[in-house]
Amino acid sequence: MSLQEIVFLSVSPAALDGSSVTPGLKASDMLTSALAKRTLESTPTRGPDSPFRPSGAHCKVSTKSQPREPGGRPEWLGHAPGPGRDRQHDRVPEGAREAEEEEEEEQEEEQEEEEEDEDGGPEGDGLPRRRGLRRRRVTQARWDRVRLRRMEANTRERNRMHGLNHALDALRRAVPCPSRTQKLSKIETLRLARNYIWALSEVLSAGKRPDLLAFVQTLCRGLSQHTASLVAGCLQLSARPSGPEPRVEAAFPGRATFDTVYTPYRFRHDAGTGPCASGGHEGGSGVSSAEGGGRPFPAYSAFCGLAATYQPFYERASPECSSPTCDGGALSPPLHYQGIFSLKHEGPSEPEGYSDPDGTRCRFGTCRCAAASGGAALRRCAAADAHVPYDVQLREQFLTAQDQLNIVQDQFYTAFQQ
DNA sequence: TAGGCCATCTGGTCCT
DNA sequence: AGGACCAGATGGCCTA
Repeated sequence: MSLQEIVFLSVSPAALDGSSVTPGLKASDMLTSALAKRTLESTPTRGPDSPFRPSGAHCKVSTKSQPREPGGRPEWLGHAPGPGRDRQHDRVPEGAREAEEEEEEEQEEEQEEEEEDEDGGPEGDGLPRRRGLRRRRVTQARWDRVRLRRMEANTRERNRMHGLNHALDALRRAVPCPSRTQKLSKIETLRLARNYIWALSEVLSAGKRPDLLAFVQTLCRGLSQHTASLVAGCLQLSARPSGPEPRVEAAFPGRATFDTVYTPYRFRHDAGTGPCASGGHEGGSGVSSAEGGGRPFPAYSAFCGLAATYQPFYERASPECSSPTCDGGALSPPLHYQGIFSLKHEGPSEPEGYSDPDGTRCRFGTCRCAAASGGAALRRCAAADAHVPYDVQLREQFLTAQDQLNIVQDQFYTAFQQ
């Protein structure tokens, strides 16, 4: 097929006026559909040479239910399409073509029925034709429609999965491990998100100052060792001295250790003004926030602000994430704080590209919670709406932060080595 | 090279 | 009837 034909088939009049263009349908999908219509009859529909197999690395042919003939049409679809059939009616309006196909199909069926009657049976073996349920002939037109529906369903399914993956990407950016170099797997993302919700909920419900080690441990419950190490690395705690994750100094060269722990991701948009922006870390604000990469981490920062006003806590049990009970959702984190706050995401359902009018990102409502709680630090948290970066505020609250960090790191080493 | 992860295809089921 | 959703199957890619 020439390029001109492809373009012609892709940009049909219906597509131009938008009447039959599926929102979100990529050009490649339209092209695939067009190719399907165009090549239904003259080429194999299965196997490695099939034009229905979309280009790319991930092209699979299922043999789940029915055995497939390599390079040919499946047996269950009936006889193979005849070669050389005129396909000019592809350009006929859809309704007219459908009617034409129906008529053609009926005629074919009638003809086949007559032939069978003359032969004495479908197989032409001279025996009387069987009564009762008779397998309906799969005609060319019907097979075409089946194929077309199948391809459309494939496209929808593909788009659906893409949407699911986009949502998962948004979730990845919301959890405290927004690494690009080592993307969390789907299952690990879900687990980490669950742990994260739990940990934040614990902070809010306990009303006490959280212990960073406990917080990280909660985050890492049920995660693979690799992911736990990654999370710890993102929080600037080296899970293992020999682990692959960069240590604090490597991740944020030149930045104070305390800052990197308590404010893992910058919460302002003055890209390039701080050491974080030049560190090459995924959390740096050198990347456009609208693009989604390099998101700051407001929830955690706000959590730190909230935490600063309270005493150590975490006597309560954390989710045993490795247990089926937890995986099954039997445990549920506390969702409300003083009847005001809910961890449920507020505002637009899709956090993608969302930002407050002043550009400050606040996706989880933690700021609102902080404002409602009345504490000084919480009010300062709410002051993020006034362009005050969290890390600047929080720094005042941890006078011996470096010492504390050293203790926490030691605890973390010990915990992971056990 | 085995195993994990992923994208895709596919048929079945349910819902509108 | 058609779309959404689901789960199984499959093969490619990547890493330990």
